[in-house]
Amino acid sequence: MRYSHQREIIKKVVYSTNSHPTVEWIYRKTKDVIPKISLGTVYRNLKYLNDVGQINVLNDGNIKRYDRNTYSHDHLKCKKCGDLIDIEIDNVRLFPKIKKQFKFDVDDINTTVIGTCAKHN
Amino acid sequence: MRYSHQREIIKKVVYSTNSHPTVEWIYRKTKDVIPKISLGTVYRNLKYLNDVGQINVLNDGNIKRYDRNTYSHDHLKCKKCGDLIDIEIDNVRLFPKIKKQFKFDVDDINTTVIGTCAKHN
DNA sequence: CATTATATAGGAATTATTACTATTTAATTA
DNA sequence: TAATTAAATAGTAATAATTCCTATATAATG
Repeated sequence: MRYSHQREIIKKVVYSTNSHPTVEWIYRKTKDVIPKISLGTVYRNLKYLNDVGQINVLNDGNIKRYDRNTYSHDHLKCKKCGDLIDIEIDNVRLFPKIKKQFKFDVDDINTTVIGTCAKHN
Repeated sequence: MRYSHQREIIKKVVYSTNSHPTVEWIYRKTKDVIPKISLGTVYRNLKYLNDVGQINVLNDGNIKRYDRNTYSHDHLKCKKCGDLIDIEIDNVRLFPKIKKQFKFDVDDINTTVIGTCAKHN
């Protein structure tokens, strides 16, 4: 993959937050640095960065969010404000159980906890 | 809510499978019974049936899937064939931990296990 | 510096979903 | 049972998120 200034900036933008930004947010922030950047470029590079494991994609309802945290982790999802908060649940002990019970080769386990965050209860 | 023939059939179609059908699939199956049904009617009724707790919606990537299983449960997602298989993981013991550690009021915990199903390994 | 191959900008196309509106139909009443 | 009314439907238009397309620009190479 050839170097591109656009990709560098997009990556920096994603790495600048842990708030699981949407494409729209990343696009706007990147535009501050490269006003002529196009949305397609943002999508293409986010896809690439995910493919090579430099960022993570997650589906929040029907939209994609991007995450600098590529380490397997879990989320608290607040139904009041929509915030997505990173947590880590030790799921590894489930791997052999699932393998045995369902003959299912486990790569990863992702858990989302739905509820109300500290700010809204 | 007033009775509607369309809604009855849509509900039956969802209840006829445990394969987590998409709107497209439900639409086609319902069309076999009511050829003139419109896609909007399918969406509207699926939304209603979910609101009153008769079915469940889940987001699989960027598309919605519907599920007759309204009891809180978890899934195995096969990356080879895309199949979504129902399982139950006892998550309840995590509720108090999460409440205490993050001051987060837990409603529900959903886990998706990514890997390869028995048919494809 | 010239060549080449790849990435970009900008816009069109696609996909999933929601919104709108005239018509139809279930429920209620006379 | 027929008339009335309010809500649901069919069909279509609109929207939102994402992907695709292509002429132009740019990074890499010799």
